Order: sequence, then C-alpha cells, then structure tokens
Amino acid sequence: MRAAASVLHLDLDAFFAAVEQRDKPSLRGKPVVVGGVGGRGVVATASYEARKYGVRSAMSTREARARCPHAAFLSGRFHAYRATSEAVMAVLREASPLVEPLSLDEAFVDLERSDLPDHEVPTVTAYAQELRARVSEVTGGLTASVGIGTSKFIAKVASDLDKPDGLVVVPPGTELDLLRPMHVTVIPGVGPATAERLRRAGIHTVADLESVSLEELVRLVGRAHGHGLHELAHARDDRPVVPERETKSVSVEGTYDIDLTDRSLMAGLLTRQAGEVATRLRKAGLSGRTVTIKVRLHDFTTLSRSTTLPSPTDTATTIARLARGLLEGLDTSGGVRLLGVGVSGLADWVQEDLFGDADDPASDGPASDAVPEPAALPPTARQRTWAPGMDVVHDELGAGWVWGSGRGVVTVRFETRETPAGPVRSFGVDDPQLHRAPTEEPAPQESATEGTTTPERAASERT
DNA sequence: TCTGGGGTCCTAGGACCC
DNA sequence: TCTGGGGTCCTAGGACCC
Repeated sequence: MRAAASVLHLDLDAFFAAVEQRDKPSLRGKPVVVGGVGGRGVVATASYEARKYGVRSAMSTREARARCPHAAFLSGRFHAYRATSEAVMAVLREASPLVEPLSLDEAFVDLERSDLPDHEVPTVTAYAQELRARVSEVTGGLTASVGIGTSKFIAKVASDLDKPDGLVVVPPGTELDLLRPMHVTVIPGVGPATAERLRRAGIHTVADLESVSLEELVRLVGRAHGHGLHELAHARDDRPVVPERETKSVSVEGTYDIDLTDRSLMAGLLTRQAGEVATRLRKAGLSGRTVTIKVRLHDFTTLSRSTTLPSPTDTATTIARLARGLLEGLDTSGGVRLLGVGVSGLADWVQEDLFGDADDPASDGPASDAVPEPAALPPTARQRTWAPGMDVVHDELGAGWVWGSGRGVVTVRFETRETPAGPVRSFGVDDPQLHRAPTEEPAPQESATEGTTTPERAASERT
C-alpha cells in the first residue's frame, strides 16, 4: 500500500453493449444484450436498460430472453470491441507508461509514473476527469468508471462504487473505513465457494475477516489463499502494476447446442480445434509441450486429460493426434456438451521437429488432417474445407448445422425466394455424404431481433 | 434444454531422484 | 533392512476472474 492514491482503475461501462449502441443508433436507449445467442449461450454484457429487467452477465441467454424479451440479442463483434479497446489503452498509455490491461474493458494505470506534480486527492481527481473526457472523445462517447486509491485492490473497489460514469478517489488512510462494512465478496478471489466457507465460519464482512487470525484463515481456505485474504482484509496490497504478462496457455473450446454422442464427430471437432490452437500459437511465436483436452459431459461434470511431450510443438497434426488419443480413454456414452483443446508449458521458441512424431506417447490414430485452402466464394454460396466433424455454416440471414465424415471441399448454397409470405430461405450441400440441419441461432453477425429467418422456416425449405 | 470462452493460480497425490 | 526427508515434474480437478 502506497502513501499516496496513485493507482487508477478504469472500467468501461457495459462495454460490448455500449459499442453496439454507439454503432447502431436505433439501439440507443434500448435494452441490448451481447453474448451467446445459441441454445446454451450466456450473457456477456447487458446494457443498463436491460439490467433494469434483471438481466446480468453470466446469466443464460434463455433466462435473459424470458426477463427481457424485447431486448436486442447480439452475438458480438469482437473486432469492433478490440479496436475501441486499443484506442482507450492508447489514451491511458499517454497518461503513464505503466498500464496493465485486465481485459478489453478494464485496466490499471500507475500514476506514480505519470508527469503529475503530486498525487494529492485534488490533483488525481482533476486528472482522472480529464482522462475520462479523453476516453469519451476517442471512443465516440463511451463512458468509463474510474477508481483511484493507494493500491490495486482499493482502486478496483473504488471504480465499482459509482457506476456508470463515475469517479471515486479513496483518500489515503481511509481504506479500512471503506472496506470494513463491505461483504467479503468485494475481495478479489472470494467467489461463491470461498464466501460459503467463510459464511459457515460466521465471517460475512471484511471487518469479520479482519479479526480472524492468519492461522485460522489458512485452515479455512488453504495456504496461498489464506495469506492473500489476510493481507487484503487489512487493506495491505503491494501488487505492482505490470504492463505485460507472459502467456501461459492457449486453448479453444466449444459448447454444442446438442449433446454429442458420435465419437468420430468428437474426433473431428478436436481436430479442428487443434488446428485453431496451432494457428494461434504460431501467430504468437509460441509452442508448448503439454496438450490438454477438456470434456464437459451432459451432466456438467468436467474432465480433463493431458499429456506432455519431450519437446514443444506448434503443429496442428501433432496436437490433434494427441487430443484424439486422450479422448479415447474417456467414456462419453452419456453425451458431451463441451469439447476443448489447449496447449500449455509454453516456450517462446519454436524448434524444428527433430524427432518427427516418433516420440509421441500417442502415435496411433490417423494423422492426415491437412486442410486445403477454400476457393473464392460465389455470392450465393459458402465453400468450406471439410474435415470430419460438425460446423455451423451461415450467410447474412441464416445458419444451419452441417456435419459428416467426408473430407475435402464442400459447397453450401443459400437461396432466398420472395413469396407472398415474405422471403424464404433455403440451403443445401453438394455432397451427399454430408447432412444438414437448421440451428436455433441466426447468423452470428446478426441481431436476433433483426433476423428475417426463423429456424422453422429454414428447416422446412431445402434445395 | 439452467450453467460461454479464454485465461490464471492453487492443491494434492504419485513418481522419481538424491 | 528400515526409516526419512526434500525437491521437481506431472496429472487432475477446482476456484476464480472478466
């Protein structure tokens, strides 16, 4: 904890929803929900208009629809969020070279490294107001909530106190007065499980926590967590603002609207995910030794299996083969709702594949999952390279599942016919080995409230 | 038809080495 | 032959965060 209030935390208000409202004037002043729009989607961000109806982050989209049926449900445009986020981070970096982004919409700024004459409360307050104005300027009117305090913990708590569009400075020396009446869940790291353990021990507020001895706390929640909680409960926090963190793992996962039971389908999906992981590893100049798969069963029990190579890889075929091998040891007969592949144990160097695949612990199974480049797209079709598996294929207006065990390039054709009842959508595939079915979701880039195609209509029509 | 996706960190047990 | 630590690496699961 510092002597001066020189740690700033900035949080963009309802960020994803705010970007959508900025870019689509028709959404301003209306409830907007950004998140997964499929059958098993959850809410990432709800605009303040939607929050009035009880819509919250992490709530299932199904429930959000029930609470606020007239909201616009959007699946998100991450390139727009990233671009806006980068503009904000650039503003913060003008203020201080020490900026630590926590996510697209949040960052810490170390004001000790700014050119402020001092860090007295009036000085940092005026400075933060300037910063908020700059953020609004470069983002086309987005608002941010800011907290300033003597540590990361206090700054973060402060930014939460006056949302949205607020600014709170916690004067040095008043930290415990602020924290003591608050519920233990204000402390980062205290989630539902820890809160429940503490509750059973009669600990509800930070003041309660403050009076618990370190030994008791370690007994309750474990060594590392206990020490951390003990410090934060006394408002002691010396964590520095660190601008860059090393990546520890890279992973891709997906939850499917319908539980998977077909093992070859699962193998195909893992293969595709492995390809995405490999691509991202290479882009980042990374490779890793440990390949992990994640499998969530129909009843939500989550399993992981991992294997470690003698040397790092960034090769799609190797990651895919290991992932498929790990799946083989699992009983998935009850159905699988989520599959994922990750690589950890990262090295920032890429080594030539000196040993070929001979050293792989799981060198059985097919290795050919090379994927050809897709051809140029005709206007009414989407051409997809195909590995065994399942995929959502979409154009601007509709979407459908396509799955199969064939390989190669498949063309999916979309047609719109005008009828007295309105436009009718259809789609078909040119490979008899592939099957198709409509999904419950509209095309990912479309708002559900603006879609013109119902799943039923898509299902009833085919070429 | 409750419950995303991409991460981080911690714990605990077993293998193995000295 | 029995007793014993400590340290490191690996695996699996869980809590948490945004």
